[in-house]
Amino acid sequence: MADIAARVGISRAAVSLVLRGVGGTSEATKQRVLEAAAELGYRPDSLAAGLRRSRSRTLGVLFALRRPFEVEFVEHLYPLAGHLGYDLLLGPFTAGRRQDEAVDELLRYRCAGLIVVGPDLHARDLEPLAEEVAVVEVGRGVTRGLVDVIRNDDAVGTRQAVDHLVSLGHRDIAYVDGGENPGAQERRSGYRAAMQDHGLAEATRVVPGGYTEDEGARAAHGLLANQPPTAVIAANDLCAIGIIDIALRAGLQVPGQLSVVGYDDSRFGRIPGIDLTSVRQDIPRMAKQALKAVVDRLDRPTHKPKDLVVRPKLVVRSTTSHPSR
Amino acid sequence: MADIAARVGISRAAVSLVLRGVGGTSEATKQRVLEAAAELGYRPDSLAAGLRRSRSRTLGVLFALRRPFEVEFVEHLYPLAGHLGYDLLLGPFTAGRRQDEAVDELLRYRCAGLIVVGPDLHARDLEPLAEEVAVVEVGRGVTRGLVDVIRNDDAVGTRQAVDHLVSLGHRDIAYVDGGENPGAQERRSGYRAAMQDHGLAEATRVVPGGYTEDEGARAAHGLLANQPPTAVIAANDLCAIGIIDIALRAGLQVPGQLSVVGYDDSRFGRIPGIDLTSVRQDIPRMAKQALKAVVDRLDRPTHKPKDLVVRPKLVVRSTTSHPSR
DNA sequence: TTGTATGCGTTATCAT
DNA sequence: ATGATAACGCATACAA
Repeated sequence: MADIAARVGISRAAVSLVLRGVGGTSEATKQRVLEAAAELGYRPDSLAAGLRRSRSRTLGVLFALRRPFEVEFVEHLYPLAGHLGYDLLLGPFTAGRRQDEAVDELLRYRCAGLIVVGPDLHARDLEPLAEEVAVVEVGRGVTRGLVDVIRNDDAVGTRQAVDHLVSLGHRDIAYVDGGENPGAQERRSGYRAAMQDHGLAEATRVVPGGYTEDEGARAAHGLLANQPPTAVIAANDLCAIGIIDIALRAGLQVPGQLSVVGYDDSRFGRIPGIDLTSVRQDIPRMAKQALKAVVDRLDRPTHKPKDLVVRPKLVVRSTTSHPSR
Repeated sequence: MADIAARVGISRAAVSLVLRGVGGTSEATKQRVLEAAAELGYRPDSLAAGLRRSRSRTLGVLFALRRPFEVEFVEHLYPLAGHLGYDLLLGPFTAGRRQDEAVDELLRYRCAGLIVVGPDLHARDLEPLAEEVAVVEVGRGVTRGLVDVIRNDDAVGTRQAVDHLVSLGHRDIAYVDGGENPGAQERRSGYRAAMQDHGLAEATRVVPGGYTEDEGARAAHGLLANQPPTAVIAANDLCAIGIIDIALRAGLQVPGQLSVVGYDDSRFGRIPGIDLTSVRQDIPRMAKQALKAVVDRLDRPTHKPKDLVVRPKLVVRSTTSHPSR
């Protein structure tokens, strides 16, 4: 930047004004600065800029690199953040990287806010963070401290799945659970409540599973071994895919002999050969709201935390049909 | 940091020495500094640190968030980079984010080096970058300028697939192509050459496809419509999964009536119900070498670029068997 | 072993 | 409308 100033013959401050696009400069110098910048191949230094205004224009994103929903969420975040003038700093947690390490790194880079997409972190870990930075949690609804929450109404989602299957004539509807994963608890209780409301409390069956294909496949083995249900709702899409694979291998027709519903409507469910009936979370809307929540909190740090619940929507495809019996 | 210095009653420089773990301080002050740091909840400021030593300890990673191979590669990068004392700055490109935007952002954060995992970028775009930062390219082998290259021997991979199928008795082996994707060209020519070497030039059949399940599924439709082959090699795992789905839906048994080989040995191929025979790229090794290459180049910026080729390995699972006829 | 002084590239404050 | 100057938090060279 000093180079540009020297070349044009003005102060560095003036150059800064032009480059930031704030007013206060004459049109003539503005043009000359822009020209010089292009010629010199100038590239702004986000480090220095962030250092100066202690409140950096960077948002940290915590998520699991392996969960399709979270990845899709992040994808939607990018254009929105860019539009608001924020950079995104990704803090993925994976097998080789603990979550607190990820948080630590983001904080070292002085993120202004934190978007926690995969809240495996317990509320008690998140709460103290909220005093340093703006924190918004996506998925799990533990409103405590100053943490904003954007979440999908998981219970309604599985209820929609049950309603759909019941309307097709199913009664023997099993549920493959998601264990401790984000949202899994609510999905399970939504299933339970819906079954009860339909007078199917007796037919309620919850099988331990998970959010991965592996766990879905394992659950399917047990489920199909004796007295297989006519329909199964999976904790998420990957789990559903694992179930379908096992079912097909076992010679069961899907949906002829077994209807399957997933959750998330992720890209894997949309594979033509799978074409999974699934509960869709409104990711674009949630991403937008999450961003809005962080930015709002940056403006008013002590504002009352919001808890926004977004309604999911069942997308019927070709893994569900009338039961054969 | 100033707070710690004030509290302990020494200079900020001394605190810096302790915190960085370089010698030059007495054990007594060291303890007192560490204590004070913990009490005050001190967190180093990577921005400021990076600004000071212009050569930041940050490596940028360019990759496609949707390609399993690249994501797995990134996962392996984390523990290795951490061990070398580098932070990773992720520059994913997705639907809502062009590649040059991603590059630009990484450069604005003054990354010391760039690891380009998904080299969709053309060599002519990469080359000028290499004069500013250390660049290592993973996947595509276009050694030009000062760009180091770590790549898998794609041609050998598809050759291994062909060899395997031929040894099982297959002769009618088709190939579903990966188009313009990284490595696709080499995989295709490896297939072609291997077929020729086995005297199967006549049976060579390349069908346009891609790196996604969708493209695999579309290719399968055309492929299975008339005169289906007894075996098919897919450009990558996702593509293979798309093919398998269509084949199963069409009533074909896999591998009974159609053997399928994928590429990458990604987690989707390892789904129990899929259990895909696939060509494995040695990701841990490649990740290690890529990191080594960047670090080496940071030490000797003008050193002759290296071009390291890693040998892949066929992993035989249950989607390949003897042909039925 | 410890402290002092200076600079990294930018932005914000104040004065012109 | 524009410019000089200080400050952001840390690392480094050098002096003590």
